[in-house]
Amino acid sequence: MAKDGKTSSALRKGAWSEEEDSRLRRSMEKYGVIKWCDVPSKAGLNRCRKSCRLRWLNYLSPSIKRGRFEDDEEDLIIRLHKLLGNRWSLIAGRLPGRTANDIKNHWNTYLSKKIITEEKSWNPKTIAKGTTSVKPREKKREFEIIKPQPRTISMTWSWSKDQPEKGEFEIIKPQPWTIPVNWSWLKDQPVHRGHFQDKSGINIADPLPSSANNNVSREESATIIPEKLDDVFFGIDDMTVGEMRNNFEVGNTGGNGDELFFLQEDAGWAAFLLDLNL
DNA sequence: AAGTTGTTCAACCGCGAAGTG
DNA sequence: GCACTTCGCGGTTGAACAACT
Repeated sequence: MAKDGKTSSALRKGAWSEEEDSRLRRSMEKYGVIKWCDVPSKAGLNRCRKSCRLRWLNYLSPSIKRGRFEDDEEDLIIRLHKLLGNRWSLIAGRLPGRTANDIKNHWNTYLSKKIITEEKSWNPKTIAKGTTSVKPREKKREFEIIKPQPRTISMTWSWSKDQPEKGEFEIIKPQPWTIPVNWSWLKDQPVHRGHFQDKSGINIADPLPSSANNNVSREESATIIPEKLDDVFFGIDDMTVGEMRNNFEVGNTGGNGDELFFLQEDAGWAAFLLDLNL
């Protein structure tokens, strides 16, 4: 069999008929999520698996939200696009019911133009030039995308009930690192770029850098006194470590797998673990 | 009314990553 | 470790429709 289901020219392509839609819908309702390569035969469709997958995920799935994008959705897309670039699936993961394809289309047909218009409206230089069109090179310069490179940061926080007088807080990273952090998708919070910051009760080797640029550049481990949890500030909507303990449920995962939030209670200890791949 | 241009969005394509034997 | 398959993603295309001339 050829790669990606390109088995023969007999496979149907192009727009889906109502009959095909209902066959696929019935199959998905009956069998649920199975291997996509099995879907065409189970549904009795003369379509390749990719076509079936796309039709389901972008159109037929009952979780899809239809209709125009709300203002707050557009605002979130713009903010996330600044942070993530054209990683549409990641952006879609923060907008329940919206597909990556929907968001990509909306961006390409509307939002990118809207941003250019707004940018020009407050950019005196652009106004002075009186330009009415943005050349590709200018566009790239004015709207440079922050596209973080893939990396993993592990951070653990734990305390022992047996030794309640002292807990541990540790950021593990082989080398010093600098990243912008966005926490908003974790608890449906409005978008804020987070930063790690201490208020008091955190004993670190060196003073924290200024958080003015919302970046972190440090390699630290620190000790937190459990009684001071509510004084240790994480920079997540001003959330403290203590509040984070209360706000994240056991085994709660955030986003679509790019980050993992996990808080667990055990007989003798509790731990908070965050893995970020940005 | 007819032709042209612009817009929208479903669908396809190619590629890299992940999974499997 | 390798070859092959499957999955999922982003870029692009093209049909359908709307707006304009």
